Amino acid sequence: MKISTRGRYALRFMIDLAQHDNGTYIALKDVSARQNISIKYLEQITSLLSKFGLLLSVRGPQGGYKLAKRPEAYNVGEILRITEGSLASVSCLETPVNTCPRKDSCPTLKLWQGLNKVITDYLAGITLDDLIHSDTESEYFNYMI
Amino acid sequence: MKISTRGRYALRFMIDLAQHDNGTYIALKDVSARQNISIKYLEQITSLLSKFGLLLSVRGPQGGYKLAKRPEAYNVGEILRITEGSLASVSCLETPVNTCPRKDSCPTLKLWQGLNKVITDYLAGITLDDLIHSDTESEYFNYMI
DNA sequence: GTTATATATTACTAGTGTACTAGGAAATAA
DNA sequence: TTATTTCCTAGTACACTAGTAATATATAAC
Repeated sequence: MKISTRGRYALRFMIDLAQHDNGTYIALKDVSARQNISIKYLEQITSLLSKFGLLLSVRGPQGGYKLAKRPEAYNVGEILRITEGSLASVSCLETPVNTCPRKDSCPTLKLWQGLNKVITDYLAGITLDDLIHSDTESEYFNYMI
Repeated sequence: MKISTRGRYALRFMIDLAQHDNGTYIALKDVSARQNISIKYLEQITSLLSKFGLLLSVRGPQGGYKLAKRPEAYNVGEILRITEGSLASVSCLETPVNTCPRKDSCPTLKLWQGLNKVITDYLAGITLDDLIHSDTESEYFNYMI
């Protein structure tokens, strides 16, 4: 029931990009140095985010990545879903159609569907911008205590 | 971000035990046959549940397991936490004290704490008895649509 | 007390997934 | 042309998951 490093690093990458945004493209080696994550590993993550349109990229000198949207236009769920593959807690809920032969008599199906919903709703309600300002008293984290 | 088979089988075992409760102890081989899970694998799971007091066990002929409490006195969270080891989405939140060196400046810590809370609250609010009656229109699953 | 039954405990194993590393190809600014 | 940077495809070591196996221990029934 863990978020993998891919998902966590993706969030750190997006936050770093947002915090160092100066309008130009930012090279992987700069983020790599700041976040202490290997360039090669970051490449795998950014290529995913790029393919799904969350990042803009340019190759060659002065190239790099920048956010495709404003930080408040990203929600954490979309970033994690792309890098984690899926956020479903059980595999039978990963595909649009549930192919489990026991699904019609499964006493725990509603439980997992509900768990899926609370996780998805929570992550959809927090934006990249919220993370950047999580040190301040943001209303988005008020439910915490 | 998946619940493992151990956790899922544990729920199926507890539900099976609750549904076939006749006051006596129920042998693993009976649950094994009904649920189509090997006795040896079930043993690992039941020994955990037994050790933490969720099950009562008796060895020898006419022995087996039975629930230590009424089905409505178990919540899904306690069953899963024992069999999964932890329900935390990130390892820094598994122990009472967060030992991550980056914790004071981590922009995603509140995110994970909040995720932890929605998951924990959700699972704590559903009982074993709710699962047994999940086919009926239980109020516990109303939020679903 | 012997026996059959059933849990308790420990160890082992095959398979899968995670977290990387490596090498080169393609694009592009200088 | 060259240095820089992303893009793409593999490969690999390690840990974890899901299970099997063997044996010890307890106990009800005879």
